[in-house]
Amino acid sequence: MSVQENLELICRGTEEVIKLDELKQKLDSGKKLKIKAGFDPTAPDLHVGHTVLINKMRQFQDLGHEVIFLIGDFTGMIGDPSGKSSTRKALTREQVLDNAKTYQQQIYKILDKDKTTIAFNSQWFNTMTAADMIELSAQYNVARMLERDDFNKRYKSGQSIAVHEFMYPLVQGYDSVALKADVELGGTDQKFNLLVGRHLQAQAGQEPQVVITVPLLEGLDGVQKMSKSLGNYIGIDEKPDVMFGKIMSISDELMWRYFDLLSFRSNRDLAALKQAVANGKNPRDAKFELALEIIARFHDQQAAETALANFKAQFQKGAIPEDIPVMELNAESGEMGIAHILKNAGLCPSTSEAIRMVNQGAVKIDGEKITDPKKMMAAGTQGVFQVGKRKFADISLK
RNA sequence: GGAGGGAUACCCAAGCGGCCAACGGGGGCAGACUGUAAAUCUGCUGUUUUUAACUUCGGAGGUUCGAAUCCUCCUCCCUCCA
Repeated sequence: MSVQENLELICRGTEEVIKLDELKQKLDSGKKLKIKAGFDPTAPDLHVGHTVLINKMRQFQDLGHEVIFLIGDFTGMIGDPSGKSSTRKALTREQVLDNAKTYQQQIYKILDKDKTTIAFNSQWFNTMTAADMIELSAQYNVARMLERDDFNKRYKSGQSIAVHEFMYPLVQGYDSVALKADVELGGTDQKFNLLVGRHLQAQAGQEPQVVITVPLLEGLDGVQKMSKSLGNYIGIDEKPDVMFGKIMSISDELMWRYFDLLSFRSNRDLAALKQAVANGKNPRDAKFELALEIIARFHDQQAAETALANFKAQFQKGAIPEDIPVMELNAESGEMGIAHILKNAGLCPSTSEAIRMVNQGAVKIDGEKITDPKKMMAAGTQGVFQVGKRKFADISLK
């Protein structure tokens, strides 16, 4: 690949590159670059939205550069000001190491272990004296600190800003000095901090790092950012079949976004795929390809193929999935109403809801639609109960 | 400190003594159509022992045969004056 192609790949899906010229120069130089990205030492529970950044790191790796996975164990003690309720509990050394281990398990599904350096910023901060710290804080001034968006808002509206919050960008920025980073990657919310890194490096006589920010990935709804609490996420530990279903449920528009940010396919490849769809290829099949790639990454190729086969069997032929919960319910009076069965099996949150589902024709037993919400099932009955398209349970009444 | 306005189900928002489990919109769920896409159409969207009952309209009391609706006190939010 030419430098130009490398550049286009790196820029794909990014929010901002500061500055593009510098990045080009660095790539041109042929030098092995140090790519830095910092992570909180809090317990990682990653979803694919988080992997956008890690994917970017991987792309650099593929181009032969050194990737530094920096765990902010020291920074974690300060607490990022972006969180409004800034009470973040201090982590013990053990917790940090534990979390670091979990991180590694997860990121090596994407990153090449041999080309990844793990670093902790306590390494250089623990040995810093108070005098060193004060000297560091002399490298920046309050006026510029107040340019940071959230500081600015809080300052103007008279909300409190604790002095130590000013230290966060400085500490993070100093990491770049300590590492002599050539490039730092981060989310858009990190832009200010990343820029402080540039400033501190320049002060230290280093060539300032290139700052690349990546956007927050939209969740399955295509509108709000992906997050566990909104329930619109794809967790990287989820089962292949679940992942497959979730990916298939996204809109076509969002699919291209996901391709840009989650796929390692080349720009040329993606352009060709887009062209094919424009020429009549079923977008569903393009989505299959996306799902296969993502699942293969977090599980393996075999699992991805199986998930595809299962998906086809279940949704295109209406088969019952294999991996469904099996349970026994106790019918004390010798029989149980359908609504209670559904509720007790956890297929519906309440009996009222279960009745509604039956009335709406959403309930099937062994593929047979149930229409009577008062239907009684005798003890000894066994069958696969289904609510809607995706909730199944194999239930036997005792 | 003074004067007003507000708090209604996941969110927005009607209702201002009985016809209110509470209009409408959003969201969500289900059905139809599809490609588990979008768009569209339809239905549902408090709970339960479901032709009925029970709990819900910021909180606590009160008036009334009957209150989300009226009265009293309390909490929180907003606007204006000082």
